[in-house]
Amino acid sequence: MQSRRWFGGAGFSFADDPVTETLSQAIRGTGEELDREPDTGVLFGSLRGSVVGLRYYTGVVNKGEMVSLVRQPQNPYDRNAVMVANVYGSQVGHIKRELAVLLANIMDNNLARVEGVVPFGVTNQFTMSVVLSFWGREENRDAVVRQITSRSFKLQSGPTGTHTHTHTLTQLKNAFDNLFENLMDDKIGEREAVEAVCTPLLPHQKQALSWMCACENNAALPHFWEVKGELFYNTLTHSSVRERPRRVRGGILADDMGLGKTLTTIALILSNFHHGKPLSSAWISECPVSELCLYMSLKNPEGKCVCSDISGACSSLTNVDSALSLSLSLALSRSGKSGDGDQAEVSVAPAGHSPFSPVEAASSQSTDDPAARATLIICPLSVLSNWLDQLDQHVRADVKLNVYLYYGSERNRDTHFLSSQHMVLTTYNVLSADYSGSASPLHTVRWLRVVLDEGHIIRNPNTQQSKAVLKLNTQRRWILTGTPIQNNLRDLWMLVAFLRLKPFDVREWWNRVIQRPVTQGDKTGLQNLQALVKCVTLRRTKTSRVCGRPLVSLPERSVRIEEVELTQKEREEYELARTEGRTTISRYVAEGTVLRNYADVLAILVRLRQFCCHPGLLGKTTTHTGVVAVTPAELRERLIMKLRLVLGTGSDEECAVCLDSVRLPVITHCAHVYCRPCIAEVIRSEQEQARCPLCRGQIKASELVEFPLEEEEEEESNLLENWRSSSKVEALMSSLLRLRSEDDSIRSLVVSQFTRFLTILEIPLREEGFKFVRLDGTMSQKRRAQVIQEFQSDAPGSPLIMLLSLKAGGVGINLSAASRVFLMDPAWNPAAEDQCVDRCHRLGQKRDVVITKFIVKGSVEENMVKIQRQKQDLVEKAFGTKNPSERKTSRVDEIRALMEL
DNA sequence: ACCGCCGGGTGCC
DNA sequence: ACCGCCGGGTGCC
Repeated sequence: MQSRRWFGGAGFSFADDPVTETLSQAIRGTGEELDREPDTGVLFGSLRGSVVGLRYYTGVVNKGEMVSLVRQPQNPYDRNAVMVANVYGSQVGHIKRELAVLLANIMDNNLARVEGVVPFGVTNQFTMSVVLSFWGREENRDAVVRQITSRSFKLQSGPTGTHTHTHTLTQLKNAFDNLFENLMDDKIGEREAVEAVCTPLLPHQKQALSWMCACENNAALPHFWEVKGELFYNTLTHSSVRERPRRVRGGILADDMGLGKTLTTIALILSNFHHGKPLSSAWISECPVSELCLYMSLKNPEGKCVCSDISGACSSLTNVDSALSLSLSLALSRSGKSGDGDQAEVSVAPAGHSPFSPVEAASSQSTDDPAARATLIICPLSVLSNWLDQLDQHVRADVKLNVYLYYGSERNRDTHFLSSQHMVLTTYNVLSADYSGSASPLHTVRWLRVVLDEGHIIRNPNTQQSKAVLKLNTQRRWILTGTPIQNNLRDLWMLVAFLRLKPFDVREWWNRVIQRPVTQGDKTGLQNLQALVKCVTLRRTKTSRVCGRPLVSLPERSVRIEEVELTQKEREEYELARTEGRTTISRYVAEGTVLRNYADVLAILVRLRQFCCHPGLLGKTTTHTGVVAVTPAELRERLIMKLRLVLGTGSDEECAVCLDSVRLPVITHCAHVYCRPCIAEVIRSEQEQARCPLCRGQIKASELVEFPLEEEEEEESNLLENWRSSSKVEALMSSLLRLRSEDDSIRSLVVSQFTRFLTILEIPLREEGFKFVRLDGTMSQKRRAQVIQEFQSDAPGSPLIMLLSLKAGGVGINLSAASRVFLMDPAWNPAAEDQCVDRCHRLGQKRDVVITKFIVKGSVEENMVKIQRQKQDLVEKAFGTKNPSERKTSRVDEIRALMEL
């Protein structure tokens, strides 16, 4: 599976290689000052200095130990003070005064990052040597050298570390791509779920459960640590600590979607439910089912529906059927009964299957708060209802489990109440909203376990969500993701930080020990990374095999491309637009301003792609592209209009700050689109100097232009009255009609990136009497759940067709009722297409899945496909190593290839 | 004796 | 610190 983020995976990435991530990232890559913590850079050289004040340090310093240098501008004795800290940040000593002046200067002016390695360890009680190396951007080299020599220090050139074998970029890329593959250790056993789980686990789920329990209870030393005498020694940083380093209690469950991560996690929570004690039969309540699970189960102690206002969960829960069968006492009470389980007998897990004893192992971790018992599940809103459904489905009806949905304005913020639950479910948004306020309840509770569902959501450490997640207080930590990060090493850090994989949860150690070595092709760096990932991750794909047998058997899936010929009239219109676009773009190419005018370029490309689908997609705003704007204000206005056009089609844009789909989009005066909260944060933190993350143009809060999300609608009648078909519409309709005549039980997904195209398609579908539903990004959570349920239902008269916008709803939606997929327009990002297809090609699919891609012959669509193919062959473009100017060139080349210039 | 020299006290920043 | 530095004690050899 791929997990890259694209600049509008639905439409606007010009690249499709694992290297150049997105257009926005590529452009961002040209201005490295954007990286607040640049993790790359060149080595300027190193010099020997001395560390004083060692007498105040009680620890040991080893030969070769890595230390970090911390500026202390507030130091009362010297405002230039530079502290030397060990791997955990504890003070080892200080840089001697004269040298500190120099370092302070370099560090405060951001001329270089300074790293320390202790060459001999401690030789006496008072001082020791340290080798300082200076890393930074090439253009700062002179300034750094000048600083150093002017203070009569001497910079030794060249790398100080030993040379290790380096990989070629291809080897590196392959190794990195495989980071998350084959992580299944055959040695892990199987573990049965406790009886409270009423769904029998599949073998691979039992393995996952066994592995997860082992991860939570294993008291062995974490990787890279060894016992050395009285101390614990880290083999990577060469540091020793007195206190036993704790193993991560948790990990990353990165199974492909559809393999049952939710079920396995539920089984984990119930099995090893508290303090190492599984949920036993004592937990199966004496309360009659009827008392537990009627409507009241949806209410909080004040008697209000806990999920009344927005929740998509509500749609499934307020449904009487599911409420009746819901066996969970959601937020029932805070009365003492809930404590019973603490005294419950250890039971259920069949002896012999599990290689460890949960109780003993867990209790050996002495610093845990024994009172912690609640598991906090954080997920995107779109899958909240899935958790509730799954609990409903998989937990035995007579088990009394306190599950609280922490969502909505009426949510109960009482921390004692929350702590007393068995499970609390919430969303990333609620978490970060709480976090930004004062005294966040979720951050006050001492959790037993925190589970991040769709954990790749927090791959960017700069977002509020990520910061909020890192601050949670919990003993055990899990990340569930079906799309582990593949292409960007930096994304991995966030996962490592959440898991508190010491010392890599601190950026500097991650950068020095893992990220920089790996990106520079260092073999040991890569080995270390592989080991690191391997010891915390379990990943199986749909094609994984256990003992030669497939994990799960899925029906076949085949793709066929159907070429569409334009009619004479369509061809003429298309060619006109194409010629116009070429003129404009070739001018930009000649001027070398393609990237500066990219809003314009995007608009031209999207227009051509719309022509390929249906002329009705173009909207009325588009007039001409050839006219040269006179004033800068006019130019800006025009660019803004174009972006409105682009966004208005329903295409998905990526915010360059959070790397997610834009929410609450705003447009800067330089015509770049961001989430309002994201860009507001940039402006707040950079104040007057705030610059556009994409083009480095000045930005001001007052100049942000709102983007109106919905405007159209009225024109559906307009479309109907002046109805005109298109070649692509006809191609689809004839396929659908043929299919219906052959087998009217087959259901289809009709997928487009352009929501308006979906609207257009409704007309002929209605005309031909097809029953269909529609799912797109503008729909409320509640409505989505309804639509999915309707489509999945096998009741007579349920819809045969679902109109689906490419990225609607994100991952995790189950559309297994469909076995045909029609991809109406090519996406820049094949991963987005794959994900879309995966919604029906998943567990539960009974038929072979046939995917049809419509491509207009002799059009930009063909070129898109061609470029994608070419890129897949260009393996040597390994991640992150390409320099920005090369990237820019290839980007421009792609645009030229698309326009045949 | 407004110096040099000796030796004890002292010590990160 | 088996140093350097400071400041008090001391004073031909």
